[in-house]
Amino acid sequence: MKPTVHDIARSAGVSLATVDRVLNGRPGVRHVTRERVEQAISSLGYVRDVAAANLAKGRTYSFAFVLPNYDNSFMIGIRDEVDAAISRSGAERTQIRIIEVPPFDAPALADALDRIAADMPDGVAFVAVEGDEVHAAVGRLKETGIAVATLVSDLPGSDRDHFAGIDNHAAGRTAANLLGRFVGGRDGRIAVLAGSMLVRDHRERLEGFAAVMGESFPRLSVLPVMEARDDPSLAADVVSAVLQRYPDIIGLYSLGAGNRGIVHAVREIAPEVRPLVVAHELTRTTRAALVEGLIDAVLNQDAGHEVRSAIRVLKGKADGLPVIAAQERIRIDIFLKDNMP
Amino acid sequence: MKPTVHDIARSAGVSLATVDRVLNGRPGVRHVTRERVEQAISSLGYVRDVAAANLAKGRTYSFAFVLPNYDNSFMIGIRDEVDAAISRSGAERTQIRIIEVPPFDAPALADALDRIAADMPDGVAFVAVEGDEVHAAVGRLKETGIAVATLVSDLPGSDRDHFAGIDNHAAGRTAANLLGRFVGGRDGRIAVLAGSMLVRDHRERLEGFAAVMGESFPRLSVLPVMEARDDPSLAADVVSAVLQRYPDIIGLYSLGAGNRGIVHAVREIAPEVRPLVVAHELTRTTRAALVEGLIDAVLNQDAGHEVRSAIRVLKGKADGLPVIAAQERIRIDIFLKDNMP
DNA sequence: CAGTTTTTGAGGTACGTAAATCAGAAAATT
DNA sequence: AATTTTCTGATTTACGTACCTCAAAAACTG
Repeated sequence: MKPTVHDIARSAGVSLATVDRVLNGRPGVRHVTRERVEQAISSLGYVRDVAAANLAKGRTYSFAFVLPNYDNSFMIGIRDEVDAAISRSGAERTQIRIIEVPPFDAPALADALDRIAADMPDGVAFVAVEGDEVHAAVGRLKETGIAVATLVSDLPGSDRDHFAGIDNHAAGRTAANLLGRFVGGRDGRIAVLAGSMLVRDHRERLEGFAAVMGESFPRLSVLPVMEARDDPSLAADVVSAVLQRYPDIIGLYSLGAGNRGIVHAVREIAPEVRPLVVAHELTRTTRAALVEGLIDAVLNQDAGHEVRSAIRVLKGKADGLPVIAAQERIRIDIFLKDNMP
Repeated sequence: MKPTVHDIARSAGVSLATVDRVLNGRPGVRHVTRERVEQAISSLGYVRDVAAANLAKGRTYSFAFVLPNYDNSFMIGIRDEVDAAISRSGAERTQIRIIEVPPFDAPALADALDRIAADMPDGVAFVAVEGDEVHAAVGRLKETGIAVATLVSDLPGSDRDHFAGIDNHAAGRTAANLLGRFVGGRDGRIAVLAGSMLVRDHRERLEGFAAVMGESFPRLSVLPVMEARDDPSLAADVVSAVLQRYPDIIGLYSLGAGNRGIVHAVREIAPEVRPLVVAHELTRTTRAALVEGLIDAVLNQDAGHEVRSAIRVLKGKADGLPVIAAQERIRIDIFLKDNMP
């Protein structure tokens, strides 16, 4: 039978109240007594029944998620996952609200964070945009004792507790590895399309991609990166133009959003001369394109995992617990048309 | 505030006991009253507090995991994950024991299942071996009212409730897709190494692999499958021999275990003429080989996911709940050297 | 209508922990 | 030695649900 606090009290020869004081770090226990209780805890192998503890505590965690209000499929997916978490909030003793901010707007983000701080939630998760204002706002949140996690895009060097997202450098390397191998031994050009070089995750992906291309695939020449602000129609134009200009493009890496436009542009090309395409995020568009053969591989970060990880970490931080890094690592999933979920 | 049973009782104008009867499907409630209560439940949006319910029930689920007692890394991984689940058993109200059986031995497996049935656990998970005895034993388990799940290797056509494992057909297709693309436009032979064609998962992987090779890569000719009984030293010999015999082998698909032997054999080949290698299961061996460049891609099924899924399903089945298919689908992970976890 | 059966109410105990109060014991201080 | 301070014990209530008993009311039966 699983030991309970009563068993510990009996085994340590103390009262329930003292065990409680030790377990919950309350004052008023002599050092020797505390040790005796801890000894009993470890020798009996006691583990707190979290369900019962939560029930008794009746504690609820209040969190805020700050998300950019633009509508690419991936962000919609993130929002859906946060909504799903909200709908589970009863069972998980959380109270989560979503705050929308304009995308790529550091002052607006910093503003939102400051307004949230006034409400004194237990934790905040946000999609980072780089900017000194944001760093400062994060600092203020932390000073107020609020747990802070970045989501999808990180803000290194700030006081944030955790980043719930993928290693974008590794993602870029993976993309290069895949694309380089897929083109076989052929020579040719590789085009790269990003959303914006002002966003950290896109920059890091590009770095990783360029590094592996240089190391492992010297026969492929990577064209200067094009930016399409994650806009499908702009992306379509840009891709069409570059494919026309350089007929020897044999590979395309789309490291941002706006894949609908890319698929559209690629479909226009005759199948024999179509470039190989590696893109990010498994959405309805990329999924269909994989099946149709217009995209060859998709790298994905699981929005559900990211959101749940962020919540877990914020909860833990609110209780002063450390992050279990291995558990919170978000994987870079590779999907081909045959292993789609 | 989240509504409780008390709120429902008040809102429906009935007593707590009646609400309890409705909630837990106990008899002794008039149809009209039951409807009134259900109406209150849905209008208040009541959801049962699972933690409190479990606490009150004090129910524990007893499960048995039947695993083959041979020591390839993947099976060790599965066993570790079951051990991990055992160590969590306090918090998860489960009581799990592991039963070891000789591998590839249908009568022994059937025997073990029958012995387990005598103990009347709530559920059984096992790595299937094909055989009429096993089908029959599963039938007996189900008749006794025990939930049954297959793990890693399935037993279609039996009465099992669930299969916790990957779609091996899709895994084979994915492997072919990767390998076919990696070799570029070159012609050549592809060698395939399996553990045993008597095991269902290996057979299915081969089918999927051969199908895609035929459809999409007609310039590659797939050699007859070799069997090495998941034995590293045997695998090393077999691979060395076939590579010697057919110098134009440009790709190798290892769809079983024993990768240590394959890595060993491939290391002997001069780097310029090494075949591309796709293998299964991310282990210490395959991980190191990926880094070293001896293996080019690894397909993986996450042992932790599989074990946890099996437990979730067995719990649900023990309570008569349906399986949420989307939640229990085990993904086929692809790892290159750059996206390893 | 009385008698029987079914339905309902009221109340309690239990699960394992948290958190509080209050009294008493032990230790430290004066 | 007296006083204050610091510990500790004993006990109680609460969290939300499950499950039990017993009595009372309501609904049927003939």
